Amino acid sequence: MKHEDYDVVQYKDGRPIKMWTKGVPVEEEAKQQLANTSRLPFIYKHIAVMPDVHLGKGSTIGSVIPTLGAVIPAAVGVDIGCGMMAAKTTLFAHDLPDNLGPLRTAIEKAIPHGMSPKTRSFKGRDKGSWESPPSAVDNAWAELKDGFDEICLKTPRLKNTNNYRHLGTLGSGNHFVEVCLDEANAVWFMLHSGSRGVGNAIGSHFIELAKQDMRTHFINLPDQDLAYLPEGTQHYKDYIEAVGWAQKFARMNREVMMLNLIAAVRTVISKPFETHIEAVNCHHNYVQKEHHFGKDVLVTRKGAVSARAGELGIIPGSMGAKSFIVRGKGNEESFHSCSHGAGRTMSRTAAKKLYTVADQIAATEGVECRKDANVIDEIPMAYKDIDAVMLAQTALVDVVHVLKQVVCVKG
DNA sequence: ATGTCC
Repeated sequence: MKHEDYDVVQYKDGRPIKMWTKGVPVEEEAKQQLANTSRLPFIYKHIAVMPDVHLGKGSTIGSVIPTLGAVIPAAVGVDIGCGMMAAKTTLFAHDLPDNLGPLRTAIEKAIPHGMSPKTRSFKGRDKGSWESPPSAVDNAWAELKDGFDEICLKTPRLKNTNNYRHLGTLGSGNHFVEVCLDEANAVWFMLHSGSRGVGNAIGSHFIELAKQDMRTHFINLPDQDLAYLPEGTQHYKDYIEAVGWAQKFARMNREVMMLNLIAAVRTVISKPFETHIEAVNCHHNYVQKEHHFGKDVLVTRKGAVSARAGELGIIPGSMGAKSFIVRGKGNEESFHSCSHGAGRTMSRTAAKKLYTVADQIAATEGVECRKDANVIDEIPMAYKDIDAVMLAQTALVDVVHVLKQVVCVKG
């Protein structure tokens, strides 16, 4: 069936799959995952597929999964509440120094980044978490602490995770902090991170519980990672509480980093400036209760952003590509959603095999960022063409600003 | 993505 803005696929015994992927390649394995997910008995109406769709764990990244009466912890994943924050400043390109090196160094000093293993062998190079957290962290943790004590009553092992020490820290992988310029040369700050160690522990714990429950009740699934928790059970209740807390942690994590990022920039640029002229803080990996087609349902956005009418969102490109600040059109067929990025075309291992440091240097020309062997998996060529991805979702969002990074800090 | 005490 053909529509103006999306295609519909329906597999035997499955709910429809509505795909905003016109002009964008979709892997066969991703289609198989979508077929599996669409056959779950508690999918509400249909699955909405964003143009950045690609293979994920259990279900595809770049999809919107509305459910009635159950939740799939592995669909939300382990980086619960992962998302983006961006803030426009009163600075312009000409206010930035010619040499951006010191600016990058100041940001790297102000925001802990990279992994933070707790094992003895890594002692002394624990750069990913706070040694002595600044006041912004204490203030934010004061708002999170009571909720954390509550979820620890049910899941005591969360007490042993990095939680307070990880608030306001970046992490690793595709998490980043950037200084960008928009189409009018205004300076923006932008960052990408989630709920760090504690969110990971919550995700892993409930993914395992769901798998156990499936075995206990002899429920067979095409993929273990589609294991679900039925509404009405204690595990479902506990998960909804814990995942909600992790999402709050992730949002505040980004806010704390933004504050420390601004303070770091002020140490390098003496000219006074204001921030949050426009500001967005959005999850792209989360689950929440929403109202759609007249019903209260759970909506899991696995690599997708909420795009209610007028709502602002962020669609980042890859390391050397443009990013977009978008405004939602409130498209109900997509459960008011849009893509969360360009989407990978190859795995991280494949990218590292195919490309060299020289390729990475060429692809990130003009950006003050790391260009070593450890970031080759983030090379722009390992991602889909962001312009094609944007074109495929014109019915979902309008572009408000186009951003290009000049400084990028990676974990 | 995290952390190597599941």
